[in-house]
Amino acid sequence: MNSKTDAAHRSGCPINLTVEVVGDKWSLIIVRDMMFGNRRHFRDLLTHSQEKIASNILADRLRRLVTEGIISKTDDPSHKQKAIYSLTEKGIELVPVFAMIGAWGSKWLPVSEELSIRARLLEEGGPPLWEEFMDDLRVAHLGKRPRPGAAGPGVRERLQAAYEEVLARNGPAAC
Amino acid sequence: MNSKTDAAHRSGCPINLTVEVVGDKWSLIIVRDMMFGNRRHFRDLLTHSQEKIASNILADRLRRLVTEGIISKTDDPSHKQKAIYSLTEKGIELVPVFAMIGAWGSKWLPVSEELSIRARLLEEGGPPLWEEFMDDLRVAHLGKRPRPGAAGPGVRERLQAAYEEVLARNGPAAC
DNA sequence: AAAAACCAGTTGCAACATGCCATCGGAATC
DNA sequence: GATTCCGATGGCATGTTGCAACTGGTTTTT
Repeated sequence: MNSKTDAAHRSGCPINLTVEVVGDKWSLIIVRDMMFGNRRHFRDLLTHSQEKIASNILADRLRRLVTEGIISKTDDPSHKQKAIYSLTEKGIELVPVFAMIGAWGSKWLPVSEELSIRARLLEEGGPPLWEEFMDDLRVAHLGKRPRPGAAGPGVRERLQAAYEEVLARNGPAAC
Repeated sequence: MNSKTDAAHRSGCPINLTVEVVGDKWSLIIVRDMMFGNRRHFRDLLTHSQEKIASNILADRLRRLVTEGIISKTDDPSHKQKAIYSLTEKGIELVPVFAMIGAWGSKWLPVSEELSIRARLLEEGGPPLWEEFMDDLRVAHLGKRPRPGAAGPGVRERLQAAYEEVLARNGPAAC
C-alpha cells in the first residue's frame, strides 16, 4: 500500500524500526549527553564527551536526529552563529529506554563506578523518577512551565551531584 | 590501571558500553528472533526473519554475541551439523530493554499493527509479565525447571497467539 | 582597530563494515 | 546414490566511520 514509505524500512516491527533510527554507535550517545549532560550546542557535544566523537559524524547524526524528530534545532538569540539543539517530546520519552539500558549495562558490563551511579539511581527511582525527569526535560527543552510542586534541584542536577560525590570520594585525579 | 581492557572501550559509561555491545543494525534483531520467535538454529534465523539478514552477517553477529556472553552455542544431539543457540541469563535480562524499546517504537514510529501487538501487550503487562517471560526463557534456554505455579501457555505463546489473531482479523493475505 | 579565539560545520581520504551472491564440505534424508 | 539440508566462508561492490585539516564567519581580547 504505502510502498514509498515502507520501502525505506526493513520491516514494520517496533524493535526493528527503533534500531533503524538509533541503532548505531553514536546517536544514543549524543542524546544521552543532551539529556543527562545538558549539552545543547555543537561544540559542547563535540568536546565535552567522554567518547571523542568526530565533528563530521556529530554533524551527520545531529542532522539525522533532527530529521527523525528526536531533537530540534533553533538559533541561539544571544549568538548569531550558535545553534541550540533541544530534545523533542519524542526524544524525551527515550528516558525509560535509557533507564533500562543503563540498568542492564551496569549489571552486565565493566562499567566505571563514577559513570554508573546515575544509572543506578535512575533504576532505583523507577517510573516515578523517570516521569519527574521527563517533566524537567520538558521545562528545559520544550519551554513548558514547571509543575506547581516542583522545587529544589531537578533530577539531572541530583544525578550530577551524585556523580561528583563519587568522583570526590574516589580521588579528584580521576577526572 | 587496567589499560589493556579499557583500551577497547570508548568509556566506562553503561549506556556507551551497551551501545558498543548491541549498538548495530543486526544484533538486537537476532536476539529478538531468538527471544520472541523461538529461533535456535542458524537456518531458522537466516530464513524466517522479516528483515532478510545476509548469512555472513548472521554468522559474524552470532559469533560476537557468543563472545559477549549474550548467547551460547551448543551441539544439537539429534543432528551433528546443527548448532543450537541459546540465550544466556545476560541475554534473557534484555527483556525489559526490549519492552521499553518496543513501547517507544510503537508510540513514535510507523509500525505495522500485526508486529506491534506484542510490544503493546508486553508494555501493558509491565514488570510482572516481563518476569514471567524471563522465567519461561530460563526454562527454554537454560534448562531451568518450570516454577511450580506455571501452567498453560507461556508468555511467548500468548504473544504469538495475539499476533496471529491480528493477522487473521486483518486478512490472511497480509502474511 | 587588529589579533586571537570561537562557532558550526565541510572536505578529502583511508580504513573498515555491510550487503549480495555464489559456493563449500560434511551430514541427513529420500 | 542423488538430493536436500547444515552452518558457514569468499569475492566483490558499495556504504559507513574516523581522522585531520580547513572554511567562512562572529565574538572576544588586546
